Amino acid sequence: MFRSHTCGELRLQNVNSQVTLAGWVQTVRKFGSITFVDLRDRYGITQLLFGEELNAMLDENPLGREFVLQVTGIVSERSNKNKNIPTGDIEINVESFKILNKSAVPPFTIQDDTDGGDDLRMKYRFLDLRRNAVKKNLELRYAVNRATRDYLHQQGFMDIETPFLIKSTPEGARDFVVPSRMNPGQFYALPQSPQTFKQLLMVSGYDRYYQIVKCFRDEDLRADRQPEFTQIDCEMAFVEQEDILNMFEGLIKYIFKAVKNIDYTEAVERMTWEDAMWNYGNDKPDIRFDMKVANLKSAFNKAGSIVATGELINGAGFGVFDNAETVLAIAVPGASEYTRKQIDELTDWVKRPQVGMQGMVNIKCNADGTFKSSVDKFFSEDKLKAIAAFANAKPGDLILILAGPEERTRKAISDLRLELGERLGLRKKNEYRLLWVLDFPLFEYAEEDNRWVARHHPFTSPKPSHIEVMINNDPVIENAAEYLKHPYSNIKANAYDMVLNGNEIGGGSIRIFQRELQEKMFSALGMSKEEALHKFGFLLGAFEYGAPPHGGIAFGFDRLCAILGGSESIRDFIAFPKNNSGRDVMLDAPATIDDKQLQELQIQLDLEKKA
RNA sequence: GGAUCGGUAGUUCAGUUGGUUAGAAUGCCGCCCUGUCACGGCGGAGGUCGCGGGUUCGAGUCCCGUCCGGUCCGCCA
Repeated sequence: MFRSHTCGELRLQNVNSQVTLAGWVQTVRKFGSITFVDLRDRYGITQLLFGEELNAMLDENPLGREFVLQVTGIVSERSNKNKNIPTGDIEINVESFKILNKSAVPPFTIQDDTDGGDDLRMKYRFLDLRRNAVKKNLELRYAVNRATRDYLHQQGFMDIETPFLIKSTPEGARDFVVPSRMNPGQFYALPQSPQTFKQLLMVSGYDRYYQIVKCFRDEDLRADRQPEFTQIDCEMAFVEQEDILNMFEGLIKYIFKAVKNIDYTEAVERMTWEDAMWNYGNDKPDIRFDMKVANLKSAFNKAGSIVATGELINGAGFGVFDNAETVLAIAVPGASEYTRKQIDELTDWVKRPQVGMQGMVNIKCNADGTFKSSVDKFFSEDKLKAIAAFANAKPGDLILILAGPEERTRKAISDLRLELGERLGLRKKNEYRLLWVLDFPLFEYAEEDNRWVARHHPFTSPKPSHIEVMINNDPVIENAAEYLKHPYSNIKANAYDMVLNGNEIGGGSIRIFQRELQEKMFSALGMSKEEALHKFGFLLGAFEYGAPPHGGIAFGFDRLCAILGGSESIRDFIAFPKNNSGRDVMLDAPATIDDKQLQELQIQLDLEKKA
């Protein structure tokens, strides 16, 4: 063995024992005839003391940062203790040492607050991984992994691996494809998720399946998106939606306890998709704070019908409101004292191209009960009061109003709500609020093809009460402009998303398990019978052999880890992540391959010339 | 595919209306230092200012193109 102990475990009780440590040189502090060296490994840092005799040998064999060093010496109590590290009471009085390997000077400092930029750290990821900050993230990831397996194992789930070389599917994200040498001209696809396999496992009777598994999607990336990412993928047979919700809020609560020691005892809140959209402008609302969105053009009542509230704002001669498709407001608590400068800054914020609003109207609800608005000219005090009441504003609040096209305005007010929540400190880091969003629409309208696409995926079952509507209506959209009037617009799915602090951490559905309904679904999505058979014949076939009712869910493992670790970026929680362009800058992948490899695959390149 | 911000020492950054020899911090190298732990002191080395072109007496600075990176929109069932 190269060592008797790790660099994190020696304490005062070990004083006077002889130990051997091995690790990396973190820092060297030289004082003429003595030298201190901090030796680091995965478990911690231990200070080494090179006394006068050893110090002379150091002059002949100088140490540099990140040298790999083995030392033998006596554990001694320090005269000057360091309270900042667990081993700070002791040091090793070195008797002998051996440089196991030298190191080039690293391109950035291996410290918690490194001086390296993202790009450089990715290129030298093996060095970045030595840093405590990154190591802690990977440890947290492993803790979440372990807790997940513990819980699911206790609940009788079985981890079953599914293949990575599978068949390309028409719906959903773009597939990564892999050419087959033995089948020239044919390609595998990497799975976007093990969706159909887990359903087949249900047909096979493995009624509780799970996998912590890589998934691949060839789409453009973001800070929180990777081309390959990990899901906690689960499926259960003989369950209804309620069973799934209970089982998997149990999982998340178990993870909270195991990883963060948080007792999440309260019930997980539930909200329909429609309520989420109406009240938060967003299908994954952050419910840590209120600030609900008020719709000044039309309002929603619980009976499900839309009632006009246009009288609040219409006809005042303010064209911006009169002509807008949608007018949405939020009441910002305690912000009535915002200065002109602060409001202008917020206005600029919503006018940024990413948000894309033309402007922003404000109403100050002063503490004394009076109102002051940027549109005083058009609205009387009484009208402002009525708007304030409708927007649930209290004296001292600031109402912000955005007007414009439905979708963009809704997204903008939602973004503005989150931004203000952030600025007002309402999105507390250590507060966790779980939410189920339920009753998603089954279909979405795809303008470019004038057809329906599955909002979740094509295997999602409609609500039982909506199955008739789906079967008895022709999916063809005669009048594209009025697609909302098509019966399919109102079909709700047996689908659910789990939302944590405004992040979608998981989603799933009860699946279709009857061949006829699945065929109807494929045809509703514009797939011909032949195409459906070609792409999904195996699944339709399986449904003929006693498929049980089943459903499942998948959690975004990377994102869940990032949220629990208090980070925005999932890259920090992946040992070897890719950059924004999908490149591995350490390997420099993807890369060209040899002509010989191409010949074996019988593939010829026909690259577009760059202008 | 689009928008936007950035690229200057090993690293993180500053660099004025375009004007002398492009700076700081940190890291690195050398010397000094027996209690440091962000050690300290003194000294030193280190730059194709991403690349190409243009404007100008003169470009790190202005213009055009291009490459690379960040963020966002589209996209991501």
